[in-house]
Amino acid sequence: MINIKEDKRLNTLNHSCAHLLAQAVKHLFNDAKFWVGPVTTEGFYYDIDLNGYTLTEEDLEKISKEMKKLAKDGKRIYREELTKKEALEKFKDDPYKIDIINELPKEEVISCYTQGDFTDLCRGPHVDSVKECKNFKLLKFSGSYYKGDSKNKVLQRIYGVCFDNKEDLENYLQELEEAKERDHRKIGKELEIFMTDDLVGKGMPLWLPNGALIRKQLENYIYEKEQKLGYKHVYTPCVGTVDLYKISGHWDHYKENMFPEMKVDDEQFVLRPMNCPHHMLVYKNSLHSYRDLPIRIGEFATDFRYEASGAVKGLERVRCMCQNDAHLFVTPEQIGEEFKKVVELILEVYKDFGIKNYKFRLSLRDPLDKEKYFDDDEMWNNAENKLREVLNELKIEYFEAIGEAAFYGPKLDVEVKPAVGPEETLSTCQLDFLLPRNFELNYIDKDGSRQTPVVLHRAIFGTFDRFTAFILEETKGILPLWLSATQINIIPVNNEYHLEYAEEVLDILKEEGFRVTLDSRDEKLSYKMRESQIKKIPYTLILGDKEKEEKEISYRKYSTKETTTLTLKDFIKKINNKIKNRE
RNA sequence: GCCGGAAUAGCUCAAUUGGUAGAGCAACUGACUUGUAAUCAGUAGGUUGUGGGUUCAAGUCCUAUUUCCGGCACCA
Repeated sequence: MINIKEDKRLNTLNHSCAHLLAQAVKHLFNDAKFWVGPVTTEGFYYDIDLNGYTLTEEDLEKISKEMKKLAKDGKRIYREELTKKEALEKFKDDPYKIDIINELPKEEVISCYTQGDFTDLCRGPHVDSVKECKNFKLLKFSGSYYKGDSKNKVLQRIYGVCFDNKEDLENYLQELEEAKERDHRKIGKELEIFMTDDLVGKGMPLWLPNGALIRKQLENYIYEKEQKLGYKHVYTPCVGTVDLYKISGHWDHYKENMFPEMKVDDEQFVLRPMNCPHHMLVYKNSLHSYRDLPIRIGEFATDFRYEASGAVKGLERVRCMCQNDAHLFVTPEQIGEEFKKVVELILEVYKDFGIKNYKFRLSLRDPLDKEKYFDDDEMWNNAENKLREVLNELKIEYFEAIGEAAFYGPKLDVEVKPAVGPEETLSTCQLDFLLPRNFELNYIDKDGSRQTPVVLHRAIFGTFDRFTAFILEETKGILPLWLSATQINIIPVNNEYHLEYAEEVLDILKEEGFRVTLDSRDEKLSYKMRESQIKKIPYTLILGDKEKEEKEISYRKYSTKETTTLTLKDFIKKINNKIKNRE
């Protein structure tokens, strides 16, 4: 999908279209005040104060009509440059624009753009005439907080997108429709991967047999990789005492986002929202020498977070999730090497899954936010520089994000874009000097002194929930053979004559360890084939007279039309190979 | 949590201005016995998310609430 923000021409065009939108809104709502109207990767929006009025679908149509009219009229767009003083005078009746002007540096030349009866403060650039903005579409509208702060009032935000010609616009709208088809919530329902029920609760998905099989494959896959890398896997309880989280520091930072405490006898429990404290205690269970490090504690751990009701989404954002978690306990000298291994593992896994659209984000603290972040400049600078060093050494492209770090340390996050909605973090690797200190962890160094280890928190899949959601969207539900819930579906041509052979083949394939079903219903072959294709089963076997006599099988691969006939033995060999290569 | 919208059979969706809740698929029963995306006929399936209210009459109007959807805010 095209990135409108990064395309120079489309960026300018969409920005101009935002002005056209504002002009039309001004015509229809005389007391409208305008905040900002930036270009995004997906188009543009404008935040507007309509004096308490909330927009309706009909308003959007009216605005769109007015925009079309203005575009047709084709006024030229003029730039005018002002000093700060002049600008303040010009926009003296507009508190929002005054706010913006006051934020600008003193010497900056302030510009505004005029088209017909409408002038807006803007850095530009813009297209020459509103005529160029005629191929647009207003996509959606919603409330949004002024300056992005939930303490502030809610403004009306209108989203739209603009292209140079009708075809590009229509193609783009078509892509948006296709993205909806890819939505894991839709696929998850169609392929019976997960469900929810009000009686279980919001954000608490139930994994159905197909989903459970897929998840099991993911677990096996990553477990094997982690074992090879020397991880030690553990099982720890889904609850912890409040004291545990007071020691870790999570209680102070995230109490509001945990499920409320439960009192049992003299103990106070919470459902655990993360596993770090448990793993710290696993480390502390025995005495460690510097020779033992790194120690890597892994767990597929179920966590509970009281996510805001408006944030919950399918398998992507849930209140009960399973993390592909691990904590790596290292000496300060081992940070670079161990961090590098984690990044390499991430890259390897993404390659195996064919994931290409992702960005590395180096999440740093906001030095001004003394409340969220542990106050120790030296520790933070040290940790952040260490991560930069490793990333540069690995020649990894990344962008830095201030204020995105965890309270205990900076992190490297991998960001992906779901079919619908904003970007999400998939993998993460976090550097932590704080928790080992809080739990008084140590190891015996060469000289016999006790030293505090450094911890790397990492999750390659992130959570199995979110990763599954992402993979379903990436593959449109057409999972590779090794990951498919059902790998092979057998259809006998005629139950009366071929069922026995079909059952024979079924038993052999099951014995070989494949996930295979036999459709023995009294239905037409074409009817069963249709269903087999709808379920996106990778291989459908057709067994009739020909196959029975020759002890062969005929198969049709998903999404192809042709049939291939092989001996059963060769077929097994072939698909075993594909599974081995994760095709 | 905030601003909007939506909720009708297992699924996808209909139902004029308030006037007897329907269809396709799926399920079940029977017939058909089939070589690569839907064989035919029949049967059953609903307190229209839930609770109040208005009305002679509510799927439709009002109200509260739950869940879902689009954004915003949040995301250890």
